[in-house]
Amino acid sequence: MISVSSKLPGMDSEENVSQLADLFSLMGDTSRLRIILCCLHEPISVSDIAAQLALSQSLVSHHLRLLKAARMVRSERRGKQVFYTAADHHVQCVIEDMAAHIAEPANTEHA
Amino acid sequence: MISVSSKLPGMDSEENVSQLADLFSLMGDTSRLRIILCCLHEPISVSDIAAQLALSQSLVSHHLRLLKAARMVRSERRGKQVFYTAADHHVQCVIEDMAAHIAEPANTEHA
DNA sequence: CAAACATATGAACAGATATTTAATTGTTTA
DNA sequence: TAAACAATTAAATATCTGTTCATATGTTTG
Repeated sequence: MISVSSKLPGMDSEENVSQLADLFSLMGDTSRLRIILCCLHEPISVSDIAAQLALSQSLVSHHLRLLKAARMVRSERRGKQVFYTAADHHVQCVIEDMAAHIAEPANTEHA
Repeated sequence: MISVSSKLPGMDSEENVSQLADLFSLMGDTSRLRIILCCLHEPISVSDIAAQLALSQSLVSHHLRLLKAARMVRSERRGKQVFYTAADHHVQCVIEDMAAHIAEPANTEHA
């Protein structure tokens, strides 16, 4: 577990913050976030993602490469096709937490 | 609670995904993420953030405006200074979840 | 082996955005 | 009220990045 507290020096080094930011940045694009959502529940092929999201195969592949490099998705080849899955449950947790933030009423004192 | 499952139609509408992506995008910038980290534990003034992170006051203010618009931080004026705090605990949760993802060993099957 | 299918990669373009500089607004105090 | 301090805002620039188009790699099947 990587501590997030800026009170623990050594943790939250330049490098850790950069890593975190890179991951958030990946999820910060609508297409990529949709792709991640597609991969949450079960393995899905590149072409199916593309069809489902109405994005070009090329674009989906580009995005998947980034997501895979960040270990947010895993790939598994089955014949001609390659299936992708969300890498671990943390990915889903992050999304759910952020959704909870959106759902949070506007004027809450330190909810 | 906003469902994240793409199996629940209506939820995960275009709009919800966009909202999520916008928030992640905000956290996807190193400067902004550092600023958020500064605001996690206790209220801190703009100038203190700027000093602590070695960023210009102007830049910090720009970022804070975006973060505030997204309700990720709150502002409170005390005399000449304006203090900012992270808006709710979800912000911290999201960061911790993502940090956990980084800490996750590379080759885990559906951890 | 060639053709067809599925995915990946590279280069180029267009639009977005983080940062800087300069000027402005707001608050206190002398 | 003027001067000093703190924060915000606006405009401009330079960088980054999402997307497209074209091409290449890999896999199956005739």
